[in-house]
Amino acid sequence: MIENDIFRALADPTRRAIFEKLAAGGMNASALRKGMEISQPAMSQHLSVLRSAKLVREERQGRFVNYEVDPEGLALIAQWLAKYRAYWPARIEALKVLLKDMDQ
Amino acid sequence: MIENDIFRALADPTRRAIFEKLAAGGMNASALRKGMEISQPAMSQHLSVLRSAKLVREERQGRFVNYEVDPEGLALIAQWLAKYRAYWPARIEALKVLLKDMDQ
DNA sequence: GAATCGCATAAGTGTGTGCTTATGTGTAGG
DNA sequence: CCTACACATAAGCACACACTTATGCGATTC
Repeated sequence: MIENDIFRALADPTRRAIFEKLAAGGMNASALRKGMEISQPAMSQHLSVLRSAKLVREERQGRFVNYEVDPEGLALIAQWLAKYRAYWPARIEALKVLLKDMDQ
Repeated sequence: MIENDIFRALADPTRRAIFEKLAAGGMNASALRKGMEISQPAMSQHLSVLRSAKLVREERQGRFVNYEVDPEGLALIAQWLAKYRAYWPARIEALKVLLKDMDQ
């Protein structure tokens, strides 16, 4: 179940940090490691987990592999979240900002 | 960090099932167990995790404890998701539905 | 007030997870 | 070619996690 992969992938703070970094712009695995105190195999493993969760996708470029955010994973989270919209009115004020951002 | 608690809480399929059940209407821990093949301590532990993630809140009623969805956790997920809205246009069609639901 | 009920907590156990070191695979360059 | 490079994979290990059984605790009921 992909839903499980997504939440499990995001459960790790290091992986969320990697994802956040990629959200600022695609880059390869080595560039991702800079300023992150993480070994090369660990980064590779994290990227593998993010990839199978559809949160990230790869694009081979010579001997580099460029990674970027995959919108599919984000959309799946949004869908999951939408199931519970019945409880959002209680927080509707805080979400008005989000609504406007999304509507642009 | 609460963000970590939330994603870690949702990483477990049993906990997501409990949350989904509560989303259909608040109930106590015993009622939640029905049709779920889960021991009483396990349920109690899962509810404890969901509680500290602000996904669920409790309300004592005599010797029962009524649980219900806490909108705060959902709102925090929405906020996290909003950070990556830049990648949503690629999936905007699928999200139009969500937008309309939220706008009601 | 003793027994029962609803739930929480403690302690122990098997499995999963994230890391490490070591090695493999494919590409680029001299 | 042969070396260096970017990355993936394998194997092993320490720790976290979800479960179990046992017990505690407050509220109800008789």
